[in-house]
Amino acid sequence: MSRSREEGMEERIIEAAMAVFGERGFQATTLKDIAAGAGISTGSIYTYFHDKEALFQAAASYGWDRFSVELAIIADSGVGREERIASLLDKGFAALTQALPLLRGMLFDASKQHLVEPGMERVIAAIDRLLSPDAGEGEGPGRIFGRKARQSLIKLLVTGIMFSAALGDPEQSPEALADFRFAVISFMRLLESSRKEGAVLPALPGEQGTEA
Amino acid sequence: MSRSREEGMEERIIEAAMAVFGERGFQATTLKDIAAGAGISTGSIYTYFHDKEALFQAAASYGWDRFSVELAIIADSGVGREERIASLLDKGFAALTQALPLLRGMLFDASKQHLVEPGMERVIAAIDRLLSPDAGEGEGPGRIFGRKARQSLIKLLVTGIMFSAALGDPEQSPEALADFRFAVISFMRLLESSRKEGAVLPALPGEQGTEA
Amino acid sequence: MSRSREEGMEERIIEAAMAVFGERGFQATTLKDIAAGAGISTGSIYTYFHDKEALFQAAASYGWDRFSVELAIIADSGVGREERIASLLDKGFAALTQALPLLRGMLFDASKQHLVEPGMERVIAAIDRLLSPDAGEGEGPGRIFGRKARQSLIKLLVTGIMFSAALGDPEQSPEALADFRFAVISFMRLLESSRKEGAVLPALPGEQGTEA
Amino acid sequence: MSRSREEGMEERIIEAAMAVFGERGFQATTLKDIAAGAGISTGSIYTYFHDKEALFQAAASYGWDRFSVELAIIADSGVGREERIASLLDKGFAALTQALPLLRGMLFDASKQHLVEPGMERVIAAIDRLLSPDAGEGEGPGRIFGRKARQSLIKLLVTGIMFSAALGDPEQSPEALADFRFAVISFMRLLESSRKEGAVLPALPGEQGTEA
DNA sequence: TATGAATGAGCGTTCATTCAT
DNA sequence: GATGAATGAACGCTCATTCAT
Repeated sequence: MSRSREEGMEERIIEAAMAVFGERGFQATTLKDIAAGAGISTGSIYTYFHDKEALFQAAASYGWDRFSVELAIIADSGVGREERIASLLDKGFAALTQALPLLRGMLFDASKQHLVEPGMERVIAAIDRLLSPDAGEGEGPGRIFGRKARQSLIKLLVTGIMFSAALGDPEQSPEALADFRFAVISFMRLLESSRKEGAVLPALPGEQGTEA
Repeated sequence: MSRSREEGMEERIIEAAMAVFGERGFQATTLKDIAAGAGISTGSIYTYFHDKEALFQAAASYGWDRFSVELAIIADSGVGREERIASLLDKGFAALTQALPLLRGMLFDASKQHLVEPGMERVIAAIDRLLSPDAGEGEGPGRIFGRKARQSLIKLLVTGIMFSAALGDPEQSPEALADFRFAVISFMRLLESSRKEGAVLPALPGEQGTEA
Repeated sequence: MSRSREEGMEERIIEAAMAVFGERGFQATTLKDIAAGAGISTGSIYTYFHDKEALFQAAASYGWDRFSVELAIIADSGVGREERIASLLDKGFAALTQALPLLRGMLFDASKQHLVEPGMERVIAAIDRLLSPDAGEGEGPGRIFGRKARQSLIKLLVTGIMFSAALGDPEQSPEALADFRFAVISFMRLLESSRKEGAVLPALPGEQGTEA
Repeated sequence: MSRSREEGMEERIIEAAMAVFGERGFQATTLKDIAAGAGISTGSIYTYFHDKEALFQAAASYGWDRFSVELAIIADSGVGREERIASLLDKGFAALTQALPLLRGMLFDASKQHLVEPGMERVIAAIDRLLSPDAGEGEGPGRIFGRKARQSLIKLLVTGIMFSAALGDPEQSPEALADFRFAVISFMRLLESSRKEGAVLPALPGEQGTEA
């Protein structure tokens, strides 16, 4: 019983922490602010978290896990390839828009503390599943994309989108996100085109032996 | 005469600042550390820079301008398309490798202070020039890529590469960079393929009206 | 419960502040000194006062309000004109003697921050009440003193006494105060004399039209 | 020769010091400001003055001596008692108006350092000479004023005027000075009246034995 | 002598953390 | 467990003073 009260409290603190960290970033946030947000005293935070850093990690993991799981679910849901892609584009960017306030304040410090990687891999894997050619198809020599290159590209694009969005002028984020969305669609069309035509392209300069 | 204002002092402080900021980030860096690194007293920093923020901006601009100009020059140099692409890939990633220690500590704060944008645009423009289809070719309706989408994609990839590199485990950065390099090559091959074949692709779901 | 906010702590800090400010003045006083005087840590001061200036104002107001109210009460107390004047002279200078240590260090800065004016006006008004001629008497044309001139004179004398006392050699302040006291008595006798005789005096040179 | 250049420089520094100290006060004034005002380097100040305090004392004495001598001369000049009083009132307040900017910034610190006393005594003596009854007249027992009481009153009024003026709102100083002037005139009329009539007044309460 | 860059002690202030209640 | 007053180390910054030139 006391345990359940504890857990509720922990979550309350985390929610308050996300709100304040998200708005101000790690350094500019004071525990007093978070305590006020959670409706408790500063000292009480130490009952649930060892120190400010631990609280930040808990909040960042909590928020980022939620976000990345949501993205993964989105990428995996829907029947039929096209419907799933449509779903990822629509709901993914919607989720990103929602998460933006948090990303602005927490993405950098969370990244530095390697709290982002697990969720990032989950997201990449989900998107990769969505984009990967059907089994048995086109995996022979001469394919433009190996799995690894595709995954790297996905990672770069996802990373690029998140940081660009987190850094951009809040006033302009809808436009910026629309641009990114359009860029991603173009990228996907390119991918689809090459997939459907099984295109085999000549080597580019500087390309020797870069994939093991 | 006074102790002559050493010509190199400002630069010496900037070098020390880059070293410490790069290692610790803005907040965690103390002026005492920088002064020690430059072999001077804390107060002397204020002879050359108005405050900590100004020093950071000077250091960030110094490093980032150098880096982005270098990238732009690389992208623009070389005769023939292929040679230029090869040069960008080889020298660009080499430059990135060199810049990594700085990026790790300064990219985030520099980005937040909008010190990165001008250089970023310079780099995007240079790469765009490199990748843009030859004049008069393939700009008709049905082209997979408009200029804007291509530039957005470049921005996302460059941003993704820089932040991924800055955040990754320093021990593993050579491997990570090699992966990114390979991903970029794949992306370029894809682009080249679509460019050469003038492919026209069917619309993807969720694509309506995203580019004016 | 927390370490209970000691009721007397704020006052304790103010007392310590008055002691140190009084001895050294605003600028030369460090919060470390005050904290030591109050037997607390520097940081604790900020639990009770927003900053050094706020603490100074609190201390100055505390002391000066007490002093000016005391003076006003003295001036107003006693039955009969003569008794009240005697009371003001005796107790007023006694109060001044007590306040001297504070005045030495705080009068200047407090004056600059306009913390002295309200109390000063209170004191002037009280003395003015004491010295003003009885109703209906001597207010016709030819009176030596208008209300305004009398109040100005009172202000100049009170100001002169306080600053002279605050600036004088502490060793000699009893003698100096006795001199001032005698001067004030002489001034009052002069005033009484003119009051009782309803003297009308010829204009002095340079006197034209100075009172509206 | 080098001596004369030195002396000119010393005066130049003092003039600059008065300007800056007068505007900002001792603490808020930096030697850099003074050096800039004098058109020399900060280090050079130390060729002529031992430290900041010494420079302040030099500047305060220089300014205050000039002012107090001017006042004394004014008080002593003119033929005939009335003309001299008129001169003191007119030119004295004019001199005060001129000196106000300096007084605002320097009076307090100068007073604390006892730089004001000698000049003050010179001024008091001069005014006293002006106001004292002609030799052989009215010095017997029963005179309202002894010399000492008169001098004390003069001191209190002069001190009161200077500090009130220095502390008052600069915007309103003309009005304030006019009030003080009128108060002084009233006071003098009072004095004249008692002088001419040789008034003898009854003792006030609390008056016993205050003048040796 | 003159210069002004270099010095570095010292300040006010913040805030994560502790702990008496 | 909960509280929040108390703590005190640590920071950025200033500026009188020094001294190499």
